[in-house]
Amino acid sequence: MTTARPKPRAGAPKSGHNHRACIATALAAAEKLCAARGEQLTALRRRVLELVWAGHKPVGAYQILDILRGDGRSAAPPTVYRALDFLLAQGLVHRVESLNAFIGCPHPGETHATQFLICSRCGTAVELDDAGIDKAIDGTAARMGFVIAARTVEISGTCAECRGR
Amino acid sequence: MTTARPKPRAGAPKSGHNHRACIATALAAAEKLCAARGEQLTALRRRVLELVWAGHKPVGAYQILDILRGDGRSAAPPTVYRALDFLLAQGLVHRVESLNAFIGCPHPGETHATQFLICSRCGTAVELDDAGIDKAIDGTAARMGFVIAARTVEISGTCAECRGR
DNA sequence: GGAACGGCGTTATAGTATAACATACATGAC
DNA sequence: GTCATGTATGTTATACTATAACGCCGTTCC
Ligand SMILES: [Zn+2]
Ligand SMILES: [Zn+2]
Ligand SMILES: [Zn+2]
Ligand SMILES: [Zn+2]
Repeated sequence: MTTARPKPRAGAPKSGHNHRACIATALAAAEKLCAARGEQLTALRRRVLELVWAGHKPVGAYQILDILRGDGRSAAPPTVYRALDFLLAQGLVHRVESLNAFIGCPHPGETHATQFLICSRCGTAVELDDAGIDKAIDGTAARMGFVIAARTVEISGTCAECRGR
Repeated sequence: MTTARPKPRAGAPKSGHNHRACIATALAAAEKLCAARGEQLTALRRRVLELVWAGHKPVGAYQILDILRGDGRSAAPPTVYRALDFLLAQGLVHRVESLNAFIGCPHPGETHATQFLICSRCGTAVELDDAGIDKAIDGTAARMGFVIAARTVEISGTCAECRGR
């Protein structure tokens, strides 16, 4: 029962937004995607995805682990890393290399470019889908005879909201 | 006594190149830069820089540590991390986030864009200085009202040489 | 039933990075 | 001269991140 609303493809989350809706949308999309692929979004995996979506800030594996333990559930590092590996493989979350942390993908199942703007003041990371940046990278890589397998584009700085203050 | 030769700003190192020259050039440039800035390129820092330049592959802090210990020198993790922190602050090395490793900068002291093409087959990382990529990122960040402080652009894939095989 | 598989529990360990305190030495003030 | 200061390094301990290896359990398929 998700409300129909346009997905922000590169919008910063409004500070006053209803984040429950973000979570609900993400979980519903994950259920749908896994069902379509014949993959099992188990209770554990679903819970980990929910925790990754706790906010719009990248979350560390051990933060997730602490919360799982708080749930009363038995959990150890492999518990959370295995769930994260699954979610990464399904494209439901991304890994933020420069923070050793994970964040939910706002448009899983769709082909998209992936860049992050990471605010070092408030911790928010916004996923961009900027084809122009990828294109610039493609061109240079091609000129070097380099075949791209994966891209990491993570820009840190100060977001508009924090700058306003 | 460095040989005068053009610095490759974005060229992959030739497989048969004289790497001793790369190291010598890098060390000479570091000496010069530190002298100009009144910073101390101590024997330890110089040695760590030399080790980072052992090849054109990013090097892990604990690899460096092992070699330092092999030197007969007393060394612990802070030994190498402090040296690396200094070299990073001086712009003599870069950190490769996606590998948790470090690589020498081929043109320290010059303002430059920094992107890496990382071959997952041979491990070589080439530093690019592509203003076009940075420009694409600048434009998008500006549109989002985001003020950039640092950029991480790391592309992994297969280099031309490995692809040829 | 039994083999094969996937998901998860559990224990141990590997790999990366920093905190905190001690020592050594150079420089400049007095 | 010696005292205070600052910087580099030594040393010990610990925190943080990630994976290896083994075992259990439930489902599916024969
Ligand atoms: Zn995404
Ligand atoms: Zn912010
Ligand atoms: Zn550089
Ligand atoms: Zn290669």
